Amino acid sequence: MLDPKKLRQSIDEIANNLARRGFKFDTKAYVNLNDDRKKLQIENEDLKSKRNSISRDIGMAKSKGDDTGDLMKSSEEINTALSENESQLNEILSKMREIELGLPNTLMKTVPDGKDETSNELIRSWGEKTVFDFEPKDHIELGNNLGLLDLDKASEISGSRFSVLNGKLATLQRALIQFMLDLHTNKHAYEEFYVPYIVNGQSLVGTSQLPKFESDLFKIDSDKSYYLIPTAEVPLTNLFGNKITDASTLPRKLVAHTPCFRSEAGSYGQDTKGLIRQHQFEKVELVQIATPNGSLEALESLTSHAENVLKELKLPYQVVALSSGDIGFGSTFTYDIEVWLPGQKKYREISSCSLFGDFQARRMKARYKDPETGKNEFVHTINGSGVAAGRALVAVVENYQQKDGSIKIPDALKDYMKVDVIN
RNA sequence: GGAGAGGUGGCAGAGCGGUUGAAUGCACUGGUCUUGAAAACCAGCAAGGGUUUGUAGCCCUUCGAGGGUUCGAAUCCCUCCCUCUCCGCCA
Repeated sequence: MLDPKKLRQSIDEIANNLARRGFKFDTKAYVNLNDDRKKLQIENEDLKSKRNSISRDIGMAKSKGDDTGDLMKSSEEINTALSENESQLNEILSKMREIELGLPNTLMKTVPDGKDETSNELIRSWGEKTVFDFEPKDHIELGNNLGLLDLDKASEISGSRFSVLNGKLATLQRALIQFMLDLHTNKHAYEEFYVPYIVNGQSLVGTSQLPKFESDLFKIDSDKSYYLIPTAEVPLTNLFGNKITDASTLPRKLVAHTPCFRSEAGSYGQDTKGLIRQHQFEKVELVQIATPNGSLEALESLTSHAENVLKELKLPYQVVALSSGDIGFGSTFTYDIEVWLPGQKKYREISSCSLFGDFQARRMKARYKDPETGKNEFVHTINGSGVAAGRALVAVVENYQQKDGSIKIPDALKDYMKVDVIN
């Protein structure tokens, strides 16, 4: 959510910024609502103030044994006016809130302008695209040939976009997760968390998946409004919601492995085959909670931590800054890390590292006390995959394949796998 | 699933339906004292919002959430959520 004060003071500036995303903000409608709100609210508080003072007078009169009939009468008149006022005011407030929750975050100046992903800006690349002296296969063919991947059975058991891994391929995914968690906790000083995989709607409003993107989520059919998490970002970030965090503990660095569940509505036809786009996938998620001054640095460090996973695995990748047309709703700046996939002969997203500024914090009331001013301020939130385990599995399988269809194990995973090759 | 207890400020913990935004203690901040520290003593110390040039003043809201009763609700009633204890079941 954007700062409502800024929204009022510099609405045109904000509208122009949001226009870079291609978002049309009907500022006139909002300004009109706010004008009405102002009028009604002043009237509302004025009425309440009068009623409060009359009630106080009644209290005093009663203690003296005086007659209170007239006072009560005028108080009742105020109440009649008040209830009319309140129904109008509440209607306006809820309209305004609906608009405010639907406004995306403003973009940093450094976000490259553009309509879509073709305008993303290449920041850096690492490693050379893997060279083969044979025609490399994709992970589906490799997995099938090894008898370790069964997408047909998965779709029979559940439906499309699910997978069954077995044997050493299942172990490889577990090894990747274990390796990533160890790297982040031991070398990058993150604290590991185990968190719920099911969250309530309020938490999703906090991290800004709701109310706008409900169709991307799996909702659980029960009397409570429960959802499967689309990313561990939701429970991890909400750990800081509705409380005032001690400033001396910032920045906080959190990591968790969780499965992630996404409905992938609207992605029909994209990545329909294989493990790239699944309804359920494993991910190691990095979250940092920082002060406003520290948040840019936090984004850079978090991104480098995600990159280190790929460096250790010796997987070639590039880092791009998402353009104004490709960046997510709540993000003010995003780096995508894209890993080289020989099977597709493309770089594909394996991590997305975003700075949200106070956008999420404001929604979930995640605050800290600024020791300088003594005032409560919103924290800044940063998160990124470190990295998506399902896609890392694809990357390892495709980049480490050998002519005979076997898969070499990256050095970094050998201790976890206990074997040097999958065949 | 059955029975009971409870949700109040950063924490602990009071609170007859009427100047209670809320006693008290701890924590915190400032001061006095001290060579310094501790102790003691004094003072301050919730948040959000509106108005405003204003970190001044004034006003509104907030005692788990939402409704209701009332001129007036932290206090009474209803619904929901959560926590705790005991019993049952269970990975």
